[in-house]
Amino acid sequence: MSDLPLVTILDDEPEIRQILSETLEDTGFRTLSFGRAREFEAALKTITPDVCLVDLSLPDKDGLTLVHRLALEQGAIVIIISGRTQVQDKVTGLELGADDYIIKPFDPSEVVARIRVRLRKSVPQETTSNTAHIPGWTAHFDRYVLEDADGHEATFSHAEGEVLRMFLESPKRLISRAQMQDKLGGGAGDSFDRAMDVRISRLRTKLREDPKNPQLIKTIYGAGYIFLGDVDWR
Amino acid sequence: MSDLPLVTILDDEPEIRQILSETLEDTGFRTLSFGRAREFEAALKTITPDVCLVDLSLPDKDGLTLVHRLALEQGAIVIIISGRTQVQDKVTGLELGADDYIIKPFDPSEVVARIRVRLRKSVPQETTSNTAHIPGWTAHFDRYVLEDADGHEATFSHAEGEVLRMFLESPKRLISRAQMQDKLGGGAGDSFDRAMDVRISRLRTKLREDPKNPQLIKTIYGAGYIFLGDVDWR
DNA sequence: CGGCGCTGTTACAATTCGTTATATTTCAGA
DNA sequence: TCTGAAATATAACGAATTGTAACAGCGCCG
Repeated sequence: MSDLPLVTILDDEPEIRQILSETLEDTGFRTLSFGRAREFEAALKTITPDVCLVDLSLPDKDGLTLVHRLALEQGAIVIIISGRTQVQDKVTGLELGADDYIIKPFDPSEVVARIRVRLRKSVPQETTSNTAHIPGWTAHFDRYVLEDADGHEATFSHAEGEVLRMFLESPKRLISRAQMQDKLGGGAGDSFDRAMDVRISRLRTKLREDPKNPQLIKTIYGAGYIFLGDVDWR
Repeated sequence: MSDLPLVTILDDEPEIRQILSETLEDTGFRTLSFGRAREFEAALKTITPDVCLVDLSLPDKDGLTLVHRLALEQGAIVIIISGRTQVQDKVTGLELGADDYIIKPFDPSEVVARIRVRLRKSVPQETTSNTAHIPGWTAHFDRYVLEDADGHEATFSHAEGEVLRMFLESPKRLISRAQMQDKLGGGAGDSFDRAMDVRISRLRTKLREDPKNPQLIKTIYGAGYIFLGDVDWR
């Protein structure tokens, strides 16, 4: 498994996809190209791109909404590549969550440079620590201990820790079931789906979540889970 | 002491400094302008800007080295504003540590937008707003919660949230059924029309709309829906 | 061996959400 | 104004998804 950054390309023109993926792969990235928003969204259930290049003029979907969702739910780095040169287009694109806005025609090497800048800036939060603070709790992954606000401690198991860590490593982002199974090693069996539910259910119990109204781990029907609440790894 | 972000402007053309500082101060920033690199460097001993706008063609110093030092030593956010349009210039500028590269002539509002993006990203957790205030309610899209005027909370589902978000993103404008189907991903089936009705019906129930006289989501027979009521995304 | 904790599986309950069916509203034309 | 067809609202149903209690297999330690 390579650790090269993964860049997705979403553009309806094949030549654009071609030239981008070629340049990017020559300069040290993995790429995945899509011609339609729906294909891309389907793929998002199993992959987590580091950078998303998005053309705004898509045939099957409004690009701006997609950008907004990507930035918000996935927390991904989103770079708009568009033929629209109006300043207003740029401004709204950037305000909706895009990290950069490149107008066509573009030079591939500039795209590469701008991607590198974003990646360079986005790494400062490396998880070296083994302790995470979340609202109401402190999780000690080295000791498998959940600490109360009052200092009262409860332990969690290895399996529960895997799930919790996964949540705390990307808080406020949608995590699909596929991504979980991927990371938690389970085969894509029909029954393993249940195992994940159970893990999460047990975790929720330890976090004393109200089943009717969970505050930390929220379910998105048909999509996955999302961890709300700020995380501080220190 | 104000907590507005401080932006420094380094450019040898007075008109540029003028227009930038004016626009920025009108949109919520403090600014300091410099015409020469030496003045700027002297000032750096006493101030710590949040963002540095730097023109590359300076009379008394090589701009690129300055950029490099700023980015590296100060860890500041550096945006190059330059008349040089060559791709190579952009690439080296970005590689040397700049966060963005804007070519002259520029539109001030684009500069503002790009500054905002950088600031947004440099403060973790600070994304584009996810809560909207509407008459009688506050919608928290990150938590899937509708909050009463009395602070009483009710949750809404993902599907309901999609519809609500669509309304709140373009209030007081007609939204056709076709637009909805487009955004909500459903195929253009005859039966999917009904699904949308139902979503809206359920949403209206949660908003405690009077069926005979809805105050927020109004139906336009034969055309679509329209969200009345002011929306404040803050 | 026996107990204990961990974890996946099973079974069933609860929720979500599209679909179908039925009621209600709108509007054109008589 | 009246009538009927089209459009919309909503209640009811059901398939798919998710929650969780209970059980069973497993490894571990005394």
